[in-house]
Amino acid sequence: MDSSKKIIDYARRVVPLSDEEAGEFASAFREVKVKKRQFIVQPNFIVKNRNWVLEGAFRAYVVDDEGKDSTIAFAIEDWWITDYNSYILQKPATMFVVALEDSRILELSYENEARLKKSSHRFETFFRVRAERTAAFMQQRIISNLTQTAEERYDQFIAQYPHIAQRVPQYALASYLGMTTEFLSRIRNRKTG
Amino acid sequence: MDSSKKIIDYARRVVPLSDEEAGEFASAFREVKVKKRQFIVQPNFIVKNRNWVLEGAFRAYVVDDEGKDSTIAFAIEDWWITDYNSYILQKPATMFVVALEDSRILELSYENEARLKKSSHRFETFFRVRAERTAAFMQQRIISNLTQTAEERYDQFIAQYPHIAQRVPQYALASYLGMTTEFLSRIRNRKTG
DNA sequence: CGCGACGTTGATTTGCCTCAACGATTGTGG
DNA sequence: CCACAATCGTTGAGGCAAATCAACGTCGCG
Repeated sequence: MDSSKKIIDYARRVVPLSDEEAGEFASAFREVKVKKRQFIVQPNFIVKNRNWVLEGAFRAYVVDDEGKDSTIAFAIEDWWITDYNSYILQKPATMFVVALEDSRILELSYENEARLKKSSHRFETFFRVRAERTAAFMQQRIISNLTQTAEERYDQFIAQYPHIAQRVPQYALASYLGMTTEFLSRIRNRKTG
Repeated sequence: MDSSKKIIDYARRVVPLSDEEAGEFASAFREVKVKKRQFIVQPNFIVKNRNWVLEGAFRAYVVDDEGKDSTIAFAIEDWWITDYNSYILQKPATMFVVALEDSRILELSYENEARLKKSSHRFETFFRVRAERTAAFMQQRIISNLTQTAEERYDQFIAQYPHIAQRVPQYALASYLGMTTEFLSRIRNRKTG
């Protein structure tokens, strides 16, 4: 199957895998179609899957008591998305994850992931590397939030992820960057003006 | 040695280890004394160690072009500290890590960590779990930065880490929470007033 | 004892938010 | 396939949370 080939290629960019291992790895995933506006994670439920995007785009966000919406993560092709805290610690989710476009994902269930990790040192390494890179990425974001102004964060995002900026609605980008959509609109205006 | 026993106990709270494995694990670390105000990480150098605090307290921070100081992490007994990005990706550091008190740490070098990870599935698991928890922790902080006001972040910190709040200078806590020391002072006043 | 680091307090400023109103798209049901 | 509603981005006016600037008291340390 074509999607198996893709996730295997992806995994082999992290760890070497024999054909047998590659088969075991790929068969732990399940392909699922997700329509635009459909949710794959909702608050209060324990998240069962980690999801790898084959095609499409997603947004993870939280909504606080006052109804304020904050985007925690985006994902497009080749990225993972889930409520990380809920999935890893197997406790109730606080986030929504919604499809921004008609999408296809590969789901990896918590149980299957646990089985993979147990079954081979190589798979364990794969998930270790993933977690390390996730943590490194998040640390960068924390630093950026602490040290930069709204406009600087916007500029940096555009420079780093121009393809994502074009693909997600502006209110989602604004709330990812920790500002209102009105303010992001003004920033963009300053540039062209 | 006493410090070996401590890190072994710590590791065993994450993964089961035979006595032999425990010995191998502990011998990858090196005990070092660090005086107050001494740096264990400085910008532009590639970070060689991950550090586990036996005794004392540390602060990791960045300084931007305008000289603004932002605290990225604290560590006291039983915690790890380093410039995570620099260590994991083996690229030049952007942070300082300084001792807030006379301290003792166990250093784990990048090479020794790599050797441990390679030598046994169990050790690999240990570091995988560490990385996962680090990422989960950081995600919480990102959410907190996006959704809470300065005062709410302060209240939450006091509730979660009262012992740390008492032990670090106020300017360090303020810059960890993303506010000025003047503003933190005013917040504390509001409480007692 | 004197100096420098730290915390406090007051006055002023500002980056960003809130509220409101209005076009432009997009989506949807008849 | 059109009409109407809903969603999305923009613009303006006004407001607030938190920063900045400045001055001062205090404490720990050399």
